[in-house]
Amino acid sequence: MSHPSDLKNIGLKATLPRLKILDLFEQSSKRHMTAEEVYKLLQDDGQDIGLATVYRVLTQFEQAGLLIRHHFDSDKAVFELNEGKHHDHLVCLQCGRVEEFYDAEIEKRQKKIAQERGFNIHDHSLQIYADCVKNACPHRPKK
Amino acid sequence: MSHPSDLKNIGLKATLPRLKILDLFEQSSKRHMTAEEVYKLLQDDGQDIGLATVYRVLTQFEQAGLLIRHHFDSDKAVFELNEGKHHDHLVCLQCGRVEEFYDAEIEKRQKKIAQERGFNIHDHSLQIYADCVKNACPHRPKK
DNA sequence: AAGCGTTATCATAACCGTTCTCAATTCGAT
DNA sequence: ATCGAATTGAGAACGGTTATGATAACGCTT
Repeated sequence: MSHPSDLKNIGLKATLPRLKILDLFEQSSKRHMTAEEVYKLLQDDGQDIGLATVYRVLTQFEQAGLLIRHHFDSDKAVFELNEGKHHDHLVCLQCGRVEEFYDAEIEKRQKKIAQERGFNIHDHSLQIYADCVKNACPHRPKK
Repeated sequence: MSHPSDLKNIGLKATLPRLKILDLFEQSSKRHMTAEEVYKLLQDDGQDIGLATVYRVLTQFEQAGLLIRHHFDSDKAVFELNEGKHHDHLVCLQCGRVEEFYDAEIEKRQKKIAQERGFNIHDHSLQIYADCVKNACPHRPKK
């Protein structure tokens, strides 16, 4: 259960909706969630929290650095808990499952590329889109 | 000037809107354009082509492999001519300028990562977001 | 614990990029 | 030139997200 001070520390009042949403990210088996999914999960849990509030809180958490917003391939944003360890994503095109990876060499070369061209790198976004054929992809071709 | 056969070869009738749009990508100094930008440029050129048509044609061209659609950071899609050479993008956060790059090592490591995890790689999307401080960025801090 | 200014919430309307609809037009094989 | 099929254009519809405005909760200060 997340603690009110988690929110106060980042300058947000510890309200029920915010605590519930933070909880959700800390407890849920789903690491990457859309606003809609968060909203539905809260409803299933009996929490009467409006969709607008979900969006607002997700944005606040993003600004506070608690969450990271990704776009992947679809038009919906997905959010994940920011645990401070940067990583990129491998997204299954069949089932939408997301695996995280980190490759120091790729990171290094990105820095080098930006530097060589006189760019001041802020950030990057790397997704690999693939089929998780050897894994437990529920949409794997049935043979 | 693009030739009607360019379109017929990919199974599309050689209509005026399609020819004009293809032209635009082949002639314009801007390599990456949103649907809106394409629409405006056509208007400036006196072409009375509806926004819906622009969207439709861009999608058709994408499906035919003539154009590539990117999403970068904003919510608007941008299109560029597909010249067959895969590359990734370096996007200036200040002025929106886009530079292209290709790094064989990065490509190689992505393949390796997907393979190691039993994924069948289809595709990837890599953008570096940065400020083009040393270049001619019109939004560069004024000192 | 009461009062009060601030901040958060809810429901709903607005927004914006994109896609759909459908009557009117254009294309191109005959 | 003709005719059927494909395409177009204007505007409505759509879907995710954000803004609005009225109400409620918070947390000081007394």
